[in-house]
Amino acid sequence: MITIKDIARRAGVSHTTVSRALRGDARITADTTERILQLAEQLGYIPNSIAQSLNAQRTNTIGMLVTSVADPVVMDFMEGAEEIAQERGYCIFLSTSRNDPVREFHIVETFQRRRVDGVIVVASRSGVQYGLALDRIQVPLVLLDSEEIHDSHPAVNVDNIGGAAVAVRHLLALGHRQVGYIGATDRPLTNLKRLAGYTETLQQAGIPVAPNWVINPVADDDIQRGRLGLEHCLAAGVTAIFCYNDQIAISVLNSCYHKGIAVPQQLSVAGFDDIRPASYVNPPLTTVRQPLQQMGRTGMEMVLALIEKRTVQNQRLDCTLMVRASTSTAPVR
Amino acid sequence: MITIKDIARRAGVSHTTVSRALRGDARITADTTERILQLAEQLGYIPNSIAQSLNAQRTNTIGMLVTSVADPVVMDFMEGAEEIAQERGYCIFLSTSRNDPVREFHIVETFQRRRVDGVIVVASRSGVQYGLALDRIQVPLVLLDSEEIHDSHPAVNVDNIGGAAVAVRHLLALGHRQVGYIGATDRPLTNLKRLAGYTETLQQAGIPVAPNWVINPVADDDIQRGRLGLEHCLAAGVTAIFCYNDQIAISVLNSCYHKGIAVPQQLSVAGFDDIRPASYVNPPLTTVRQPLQQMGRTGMEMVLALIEKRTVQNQRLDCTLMVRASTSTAPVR
DNA sequence: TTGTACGCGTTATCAA
DNA sequence: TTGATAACGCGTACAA
Repeated sequence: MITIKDIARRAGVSHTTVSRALRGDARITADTTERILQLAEQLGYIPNSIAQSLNAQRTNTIGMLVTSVADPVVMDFMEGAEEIAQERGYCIFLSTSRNDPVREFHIVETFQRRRVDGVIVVASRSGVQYGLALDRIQVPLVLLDSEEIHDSHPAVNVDNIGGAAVAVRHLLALGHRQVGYIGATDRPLTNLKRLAGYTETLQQAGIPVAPNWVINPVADDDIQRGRLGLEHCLAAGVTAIFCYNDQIAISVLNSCYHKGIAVPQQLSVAGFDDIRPASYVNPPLTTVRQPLQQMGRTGMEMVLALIEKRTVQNQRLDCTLMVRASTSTAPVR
Repeated sequence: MITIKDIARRAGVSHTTVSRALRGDARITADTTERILQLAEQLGYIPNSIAQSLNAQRTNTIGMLVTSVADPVVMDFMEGAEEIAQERGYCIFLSTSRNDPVREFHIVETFQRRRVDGVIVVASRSGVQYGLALDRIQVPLVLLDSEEIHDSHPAVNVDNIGGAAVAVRHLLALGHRQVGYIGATDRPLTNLKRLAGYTETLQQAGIPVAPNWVINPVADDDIQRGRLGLEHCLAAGVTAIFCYNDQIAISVLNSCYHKGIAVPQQLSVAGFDDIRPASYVNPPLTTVRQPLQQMGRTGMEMVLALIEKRTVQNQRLDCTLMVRASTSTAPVR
């Protein structure tokens, strides 16, 4: 691969002159600049940003650590983050932890070796489960939709309590008085918040939450959680179910379909996230929309701000209710 | 950030010794090695792989260029590719072209500046539309599910003709004699192959394809294509529709739902890809499964092979039919 | 306006 | 067993 020295030799100048000419330094004659540019083009010169990085002590690189790429929520985060990164001339290192804290730690270490300018950690739950592995990091780090006990790093989150509340208020407004909640235990803190929004809203409406309305199924994935949760809720006699997320809600819809339960006529179902499939399942899912792409953009903007030594504030974005066809007025008893 | 020289100074040795000790060189005394390792740990030393890369003339980095992250097909490609990369100690630079050939060219250029060891281009169609921008690249490049006129680069693809054929044979076996095809014009070559598989299969069964059975809707996205395509096919009087991909098929399912057309009782619908939502829409979609993650893994393995100067062969992977609930016996007329 | 010399952090070669 | 030195490709302070 050809370097500025090669060009310098061909042009009969020093590599310094070439370096300057290539970057349009005004001190170099228009003549020699022109000659050098042509030579560079001719030889197919491609600047070596590794060398530039070593020199400049920055790589224009962001490490993005996600639990899984094949998660519809993560997907939109990435879309948003990548958009901003590309705009600002940064490249993204993508790596997946598969929810393994050991792997997560290892990846952050790798990012640091590669001297990324900043890191975004998406949907991590290891802070709450395994302590503060991320605390020893020496570059700007932003948590995106992650669970942390301390405010050790700037974070972007949504208003989970408010989001849950608006969904439950919607169900109340439709006349439901027995409302179930299907939770997920793999994101304990977020689950607690959505549960809190659910509980508070019902209580404010003068409805005490019956213990058997709430279920946190013990299961490996959301499909299972939906199935198990539905069984439980049906036994509890609810007329509507608010689910921790869309994947669970969609699983509930499917189970209903197979059991011959008409949604929303016999049972209303609401989710959380507004992942893309939510709008094209049958019936289309009423859900709480997180501004996923916006969160990705905001997260990226925050790391970039930190890199530029600007101070940032934690961001808590608002959710909006998307009313679709999976919820309707409560059946008369 | 602390370097081997810092450690050397503290330890009273040369930086060379530190470098060796850190990498377990047998020539260094166990004593000093131990001392240096401790010092490194103490000071929080993190090796600088930028410097290592500059020296070694390789970065252990793969550039992955995709059209969009928020595409369920691409998502699985990435999942597979990332898995292999991580196994082999490579990091992935992720960048999106948004189907813009200019951007695509720019990104490949950026990858080369960053001295990636190899590049994977996913789902590109620019080869066929805009000539050979990728031909000037100076590092190993593998095309994954992309459309190229020439065999300028090693490629991983599926058997599109065979896949389409197996889907149509399935519909024929169910007794359908009027089968429609809804295509997509944004992937012209792939579309042609799937169309070919469809046409050949029908002809082999002695069924001439009526011109109005086939429609390539002029639209911006697959949702539109599904809607428009369905209208056309209904007018043509088909009893089953084979769609270019799952997104279109799912859109068809939705339109049917809204129009009160019972699937599969009145109309059978089949797709291509087997993206994740395919199994949880209602009714679950019969479709041709591409081994997406496997393709991602294979693509990554191919670049790595090229990097190691091994020769590789184009890969054409097989598809399998996933029979679900969106297809059944043809209605009696 | 151009060139010399040095530094970025690491590894490799050669000498001691 | 250890160290001095050069090299990777580039940018920059200083000198000419």
